[in-house]
Amino acid sequence: MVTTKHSSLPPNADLTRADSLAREIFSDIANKWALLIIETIGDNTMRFSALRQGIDGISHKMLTQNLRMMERNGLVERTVYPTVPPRVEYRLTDPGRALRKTVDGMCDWTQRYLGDIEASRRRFDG
Amino acid sequence: MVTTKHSSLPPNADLTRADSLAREIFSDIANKWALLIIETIGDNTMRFSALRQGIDGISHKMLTQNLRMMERNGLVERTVYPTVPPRVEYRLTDPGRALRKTVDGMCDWTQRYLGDIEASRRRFDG
DNA sequence: CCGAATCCACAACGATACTG
DNA sequence: CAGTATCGTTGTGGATTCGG
Repeated sequence: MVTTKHSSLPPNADLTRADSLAREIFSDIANKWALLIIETIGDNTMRFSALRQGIDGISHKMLTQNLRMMERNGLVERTVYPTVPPRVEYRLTDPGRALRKTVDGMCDWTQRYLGDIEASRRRFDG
Repeated sequence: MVTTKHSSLPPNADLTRADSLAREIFSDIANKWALLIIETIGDNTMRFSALRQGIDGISHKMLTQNLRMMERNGLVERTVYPTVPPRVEYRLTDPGRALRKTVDGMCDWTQRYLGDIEASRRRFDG
């Protein structure tokens, strides 16, 4: 799905395949850790440990897991410097930077509507 | 967090509170079901059953749960018509429509980079 | 320092049944 | 039709450990 327009019938095999792929990708990135990682890397080149420091509450496991996923999807580029101890740096790829723009929009939205949301919550909870 | 710029030290109690609230909201909406619901409602006014039909793979429970959360945060407006059987309609609020714009961006992004991502995956998996 | 694997606690989720 | 509650299962995610 993900596409805004409704699929025209009858279903075409190729379209449904592209659709399910789109859904898969969408499910991959529509999770808070992935989006926070994108925001945190931003224009920087960051080490694993720096990312872990920069993203409050993320566990070692979640960070590696999401970074792998994002590398697989071509959102981040992973550079290993074979020193000892090893040094691994992450930066956004071109698609990653493009996605970042929309994530920035979500962050702006959060800031913009913070007050409204807080008020709405109070109304709802009361 | 969520804010792009780094917090300046020393930490201010109000800022950290706003920050943790932002994180909470961000965590609420940065999930695939919420985003898919927003996309599916779009400019329409939709009944619960229509939403369920329109969002492939969502369960009754997940749909209600997310709709409640979104109503609480003021993203959707819920209208109950006390007929029998009951009729409940959902539509996006103003903040909801604003958020929708950025979600649209994510969907566009997915379509735009579908091929690149597929290629990246093949490279990674091989 | 970074990553993978193991263990397991607990939350998320689907299915089902019941209410207005 | 829409919503809530309960239950059983799955699976997510944290803690820990080991390896390069």
